[in-house]
Amino acid sequence: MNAPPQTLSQLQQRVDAIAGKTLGQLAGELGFKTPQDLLREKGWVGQLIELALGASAGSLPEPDFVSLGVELKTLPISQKGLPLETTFVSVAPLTNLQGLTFEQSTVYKKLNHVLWLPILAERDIAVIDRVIGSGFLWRPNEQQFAQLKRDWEELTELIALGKIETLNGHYGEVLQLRPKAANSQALTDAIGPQGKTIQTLPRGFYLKTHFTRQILANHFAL
DNA sequence: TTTTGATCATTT
DNA sequence: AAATGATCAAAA
Repeated sequence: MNAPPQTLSQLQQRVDAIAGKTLGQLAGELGFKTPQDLLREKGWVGQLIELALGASAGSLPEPDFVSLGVELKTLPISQKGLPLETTFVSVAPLTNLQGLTFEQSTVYKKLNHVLWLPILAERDIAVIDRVIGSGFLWRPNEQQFAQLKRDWEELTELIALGKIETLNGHYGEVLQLRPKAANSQALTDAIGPQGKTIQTLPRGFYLKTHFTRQILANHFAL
């Protein structure tokens, strides 16, 4: 079960095989101990699903399914099927941005082909009882691509102009920039107001929930 | 320290 | 309630 899937259909078969199971059941089968809550193990669900589907383990800067070029994203949803959280995409480069295009960006590379795996994850449901939903493969359509590109270009330009400190999660229609760090004291290099290097909080690109909500709606309406 | 995996918790 | 900001753990 943990060898990488060779084809997209084989990957889909594995996804279908775990749909409907609870996290507790799957964890038991794989020898994982289910935590009481995710307070200190926020990435636990993602790690569990990666192992179950045969994603290349580790924190390597590569797609989860290297040979297929597919990125796995678990997506916590409510009883109504709506996303409960924004979706982290990638760390935002804050320096050496000259000449970088959307098509070359980490955002595009990650989102070009995604396996969405919804998890019924209301906070009042114990982790062990949360149910795995029907995962599906997705690629951005023309409109989604355009929205992502527009936001990425706007945010990246502001970063390049040294306005990183003026940015917050409000910017962007579907893609936003927010802290992505161990804590609020973490620092990394960035471009300052006068074009000089400054130290600032590391940021990441996140998909807003209304964007992922549409992805789910488009898929399950069919 | 950075990249992987994200959710928690406070503010609006 | 939704949005924004803060935070946790493992691996390299």
